[in-house]
Amino acid sequence: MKKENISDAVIRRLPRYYRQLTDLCARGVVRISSHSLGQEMNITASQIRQDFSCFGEFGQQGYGYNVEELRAEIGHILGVDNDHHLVMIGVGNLGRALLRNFPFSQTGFSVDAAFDVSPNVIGTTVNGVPVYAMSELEHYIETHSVDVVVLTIPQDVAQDTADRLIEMGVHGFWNFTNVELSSAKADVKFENIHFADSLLTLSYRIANR
Amino acid sequence: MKKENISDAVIRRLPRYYRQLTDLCARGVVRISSHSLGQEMNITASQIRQDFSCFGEFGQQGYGYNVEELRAEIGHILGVDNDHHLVMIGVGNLGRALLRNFPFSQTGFSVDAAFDVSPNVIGTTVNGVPVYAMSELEHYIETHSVDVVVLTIPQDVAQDTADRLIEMGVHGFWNFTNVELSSAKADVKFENIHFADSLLTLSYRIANR
DNA sequence: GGAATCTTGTTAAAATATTCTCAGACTTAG
DNA sequence: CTAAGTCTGAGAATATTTTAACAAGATTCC
Repeated sequence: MKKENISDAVIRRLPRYYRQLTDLCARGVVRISSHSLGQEMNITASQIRQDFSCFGEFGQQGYGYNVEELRAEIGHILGVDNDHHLVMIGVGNLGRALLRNFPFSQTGFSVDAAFDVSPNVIGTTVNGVPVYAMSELEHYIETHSVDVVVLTIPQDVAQDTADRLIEMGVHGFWNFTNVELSSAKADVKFENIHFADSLLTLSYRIANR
Repeated sequence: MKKENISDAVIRRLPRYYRQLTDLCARGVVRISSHSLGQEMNITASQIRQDFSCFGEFGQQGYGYNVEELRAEIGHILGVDNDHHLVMIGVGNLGRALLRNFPFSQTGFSVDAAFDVSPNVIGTTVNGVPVYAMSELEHYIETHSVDVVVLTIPQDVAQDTADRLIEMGVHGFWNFTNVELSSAKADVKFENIHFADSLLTLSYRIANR
C-alpha cells in the first residue's frame, strides 16, 4: 500500500538500499530476499519490507526481489535518473575537492557552473566547470534553470546568500556551512553536511563506549 | 534524572545545541529559557528540557539556563575539552581540504599525522601536518596514541584498512568513503559522512516537495 | 501435478521518541 | 516582605518507528 507521507527515517535509508543493491548488481546477484538483504545490511527484514511498501510492491512471494529491478525502482524514487541542474557557490578547498571527486552525474545532477569572489579562481575551470564571479550569480540564476545550490562558503555569508537565492526561486540547498539555514517558504529544502556535528558525535561515542 | 543509555537522537542534537549556545554567547546573551531557545532552534521547549535532563540538571526554575554555563556543560559532554589524537589516512583533494579548513582543535582533536600512498605528497606537510607513507602506518599506530582515524581513501581499500587499524586498537573512525564499515567489536565506533546519500535525500525531497 | 518450502505485504504489537501537563522552586516588581 | 509571574524537571500521555506475526501467493523439487 503506497503511503502519502513518507517519514524522514525511511527516506534516509533509501540511499543505503540503493548502494547495497548497486553492490549486489556488481557482484552478479540476481535475486534477494528481504531476509538476506537485511543480514547484509544489519537491518531487520521487517523494516526493509515496511520501507519498500511505502512506495509500492516490488517483490514477489516465494521469490524475493529482483536485484536489478529493485535497484532501478529505488534509483527512480531517489531521482538518480533525473537531470537536476546544480551550481556551486564557493570554490575553496572543499568546493574544489567536491568538483574534482564527487560523482555528481551518478546521482542525477549536472554541475553547470561555480561562483566565487576570489579573482584567483574567477575565469578558470575546475574539472570542466567554469568559475564565474559572484556578481554574475543573479543574472545566471535568472537565465538558467537551477535546482540545487551547493554552499561551500564562509558561514557568515551563508544565510544572506541563501536568502537571495530563495528569492530568485532556488528551492534546494546542499549546505556545507556550519550554520542552520532556514526559510519561511516550506518548499525550500535544506540538506546539511555538518562536519563538526558529525565529529562531535563521534567524540561523544568513543568517550562513552 | 540522569539516564544510563542515551538515545542516538539525543546525541545528534547535542552539537546543534552547542552551536546555538556558542552563537548566543557571541551575541552576549547571558540567560535563556528552554522556550526561547526552542523558538530560535525550531524545537519544542519540552524536547530541549527532556534532552538536557538525560545528563543532569543545568537550569534553574524561574530563571532558565545560564548560556555560558550550559554551553560549557554540553561542550564537556561532547568532549570538546578532551585532547583526542587523530590521524588522517588519504591526503587527496578531500583530505587536504579538511586539513586546511576544518577546525579540529575546536572540537577537541589534534591532528598528529597523515598517511598516503602517493610519492607526490609523502614527506610534505599540509597545514603543519606531516604526511607519511602508508607503509609507516602500522609502526606509527603502535608507537603513538591514536583515538580517531579519518578515512578519506578510495572505497575499495576502506574496509581492509579499517580492519587493520581495529586490530591495532583504534576504535574511532570518521569515514568519508562511500561504504558502510563494520566491525565485530562493539566498542569500535564509526561515524560516516556519506556525501552521496545526503545529496540523494535532497534529490528526493526537492522532487516531492 | 502436488506437497513442502519460501517469501511477500499487511496488520498488530512492542518499543522509542516527542509532546503535554503540572507541582514546586525561583525570580522579579512593588 | 509579599504576591504575581516565570520556568524547570519529572511523569503521563501521544505519536511515531520498529519489530513480530501471519495469511496468501509463488517457487521448487520430486
